[in-house]
Amino acid sequence: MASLAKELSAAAGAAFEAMGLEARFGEVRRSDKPELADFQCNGAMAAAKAAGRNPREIAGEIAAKLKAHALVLSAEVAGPGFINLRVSDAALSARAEAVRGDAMAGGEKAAAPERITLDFGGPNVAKPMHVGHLRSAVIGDTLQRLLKFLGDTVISDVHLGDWGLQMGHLVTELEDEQPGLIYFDAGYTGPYPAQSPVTIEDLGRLYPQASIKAKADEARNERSQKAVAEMQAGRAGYRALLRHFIDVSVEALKADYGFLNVSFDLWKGESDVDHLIPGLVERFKAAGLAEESDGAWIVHVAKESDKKEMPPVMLVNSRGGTGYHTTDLATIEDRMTALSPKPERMLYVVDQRQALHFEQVYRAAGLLGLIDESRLEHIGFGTVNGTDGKPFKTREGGVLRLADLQEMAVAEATKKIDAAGKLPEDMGPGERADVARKVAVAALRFSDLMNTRITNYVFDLDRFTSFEGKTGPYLLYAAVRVKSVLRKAAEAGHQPGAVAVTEDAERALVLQLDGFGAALLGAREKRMPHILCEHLYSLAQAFSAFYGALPIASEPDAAKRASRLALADAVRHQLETGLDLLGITVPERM
RNA sequence: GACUCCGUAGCUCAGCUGGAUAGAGCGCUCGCCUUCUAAGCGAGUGGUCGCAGGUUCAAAUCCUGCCGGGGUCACCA
Repeated sequence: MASLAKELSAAAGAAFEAMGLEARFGEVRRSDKPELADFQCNGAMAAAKAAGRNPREIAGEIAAKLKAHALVLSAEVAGPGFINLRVSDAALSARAEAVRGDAMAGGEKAAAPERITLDFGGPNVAKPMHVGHLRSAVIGDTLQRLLKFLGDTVISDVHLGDWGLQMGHLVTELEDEQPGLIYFDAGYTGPYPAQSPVTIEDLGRLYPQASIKAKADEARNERSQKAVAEMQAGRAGYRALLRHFIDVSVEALKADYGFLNVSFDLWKGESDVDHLIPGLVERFKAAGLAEESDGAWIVHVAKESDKKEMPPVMLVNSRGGTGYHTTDLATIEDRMTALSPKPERMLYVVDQRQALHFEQVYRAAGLLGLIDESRLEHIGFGTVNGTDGKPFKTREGGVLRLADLQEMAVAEATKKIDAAGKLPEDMGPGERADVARKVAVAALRFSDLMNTRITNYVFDLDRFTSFEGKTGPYLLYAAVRVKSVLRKAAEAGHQPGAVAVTEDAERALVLQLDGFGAALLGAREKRMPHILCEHLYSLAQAFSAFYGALPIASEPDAAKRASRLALADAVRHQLETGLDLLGITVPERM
């Protein structure tokens, strides 16, 4: 059974078509005047304009046809041509049961699913993740879950930053510390030890050390550049070290991502496509797309229609090296040739500040025919700011590490849980710690996701971890309370049964449940998770109102009790399904 | 300078493919636990939708200009 809104839209659309008007005018949505209607259709006014007719007249004819529909209780014309619809209690009851029994909790698959690669994360090897990586991780992972849920075939890739000057810095700095390592013997041909010569702590120390030296000393910087060139040329010892650096880093990265419930299908990096670069460059040259300029090879990607300046793609720099334009292009080629099934769309969840970079890369990819330019999408997002409106910094002015942020969030959640003192007495320390962790993750993920992706937001841990207001913890509380009611009822031998909606609070709750599918599809279409967040928050609110207004498990009438338990179970199902898409897990008790 | 994003309640933000008295959370003021988790619910308070024009029966929403803020603009990714 499709959503009520969809059924009504189809009916209204058919009515418009029968009048020789476009079906799209029949779009029916939740009424923004609950005291007047359950649903509304505004299409008559737009249709009247297009057809040169009287809007109220058209609305009247549509309303008359809709009155005959099985779901419809009443259809009235109001104002200049609004059609206000009420649906029957029976229709709402059936809808609630359908949601409860539906594997997608009332959602529906996308009409045209696609094969998509999702590029997000983008952490650098050897550099600890910081607060700036939070958004890409959380937004990317949520899109991954959402798209898969809606039927798309998604392959996610963390796209490690594991190629470039930083690797040169690491190699040379390590050589200075431990010159005797076998990796630095150019004459040695292997095999190399399986055990890494460095730990993640070593990497975290070596990189900044080298970076500082290189900035002050040009010769030191040159050494790193040279090491990179040799690595790119295939020097075995350096490649073996690179492998160790990546493996050691990935282990640490997985811990950070794991805390946030973020996962990837692929852990590939820039270094994995290095071998494709020479051929790619040659093809650009052969196609006449690349030209030499100031000793570099560039690709012009400007179009006549451009209103802005469009700098060229830097294919090969004047020192003969390649940068991230080229590795990104090589990555596109790799995905188009190595992945099965072959992707038909590629999404990049990366900071909005990279918008120009991606536009350049997409154009170049289109020019060479790697993939149609329109199939490449940059999903940009704003920065995480401090209360001063500037990118978030620690009190000391440094960049906040993601691991520290997580620790802070857990500490804050623990503090609030302890202060409230609401956890069950019999809950042991292990379960308490688990609850605190889930609250912290819910707080971090929800507060990030509920903001419109594109804008910056102010990071306020105290607010995010609050159980009051539009927060992750509030949603967890609501979900846990539903579960608690259902569990208690089951213990008393009361089971959910047939739904028979009668009360206003019940009607409002089912109408909210009905909007899940539209919220999911809207979030997918716009790549905007906050649309789903809004829906789930409203659902939690509607349930809380329902819970406050009517007895559920404690309702004495058996039929009403069974009906309300079924409603509660439908809410639990949709809430848990939706929160799971946000990467938020609900504890059994809290 | 060009391009781009943003400017909505005291604060943090939704709404923006035009539609009814502009919504939410926080804050503040009231009220509600001898029935299911009050980490909750209900009621109230609070807005010249940056400014000025334009299009339209209808503009927070579309167009133009201006003001204010963030961001980006070829060899670091």
